[in-house]
Amino acid sequence: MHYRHTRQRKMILEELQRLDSHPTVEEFYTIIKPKMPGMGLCTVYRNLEKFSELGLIHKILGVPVRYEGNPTAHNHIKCVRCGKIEDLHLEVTFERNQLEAQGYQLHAYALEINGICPQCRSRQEQ
Amino acid sequence: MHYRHTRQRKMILEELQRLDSHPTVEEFYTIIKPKMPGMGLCTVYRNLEKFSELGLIHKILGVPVRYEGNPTAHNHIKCVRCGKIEDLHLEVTFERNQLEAQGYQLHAYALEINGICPQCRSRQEQ
DNA sequence: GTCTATGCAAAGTCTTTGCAGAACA
DNA sequence: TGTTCTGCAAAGACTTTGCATAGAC
Repeated sequence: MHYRHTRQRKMILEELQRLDSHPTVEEFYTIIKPKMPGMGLCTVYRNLEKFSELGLIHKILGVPVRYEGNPTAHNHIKCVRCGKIEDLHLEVTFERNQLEAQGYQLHAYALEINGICPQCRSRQEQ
Repeated sequence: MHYRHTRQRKMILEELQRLDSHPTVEEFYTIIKPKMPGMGLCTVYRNLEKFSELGLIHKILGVPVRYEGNPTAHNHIKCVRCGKIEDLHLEVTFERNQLEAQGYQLHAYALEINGICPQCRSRQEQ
């Protein structure tokens, strides 16, 4: 089981990391398809999944799933109206030790806040 | 658009709130089906979705989606091996004011920690 | 009596898989 | 050269929808 650097993988990873948005697989596919005609949607699915397993990108659960290029920016605010997700650069604190004492081995954590974004709020007021 | 109290709704809400697990819709359906034969899976889907919109229960995104009866217990730890989710009773702090100053209207928030649960860790060591 | 909810089946959306050929190491 | 990867199409998993009937208010 050896990892191979293909043209497709290079492009998918670079292009996702260039974005600062949180596209769905389909959205991302329409962005990169023109840059590599002939690439299949399933290749994008397969590789985004693989990259997230390798910790190179971050998978955001939901229907549909979204991905982001920055695997360390785990905190998000999601608008319940339009579904848009934005990164948050916040200090989040919780009792790590308590969990480790219970026998858990901690990996990543993510704070997801739901709310209504400024754009949807102003739209609402009209 | 008037909310109606049906036998099915009563049962679905009561039974979910009785559980302290985080079942998928299918898992939950197999639990409550025997208690109300004839009830359709789509009724369960429809009502769990509705209850979560009403804020009576909590929807946990993923594939498949999971629900929990306690809408206030938003912090979870999820085992990346077995997929099991457990509630966390933690104090989580972050800069609320900063977001509100940006124009966001905040609703619920959830901290999700990934890790490996004690059971999977001991299985791993064998 | 009116309008919403249910149950069934069918359709829909999103995602994964099998396989033959292509391409990396 | 030997694997792994790709692209296609088909299948699969999960969820939603249309419609006739049942049931709540």
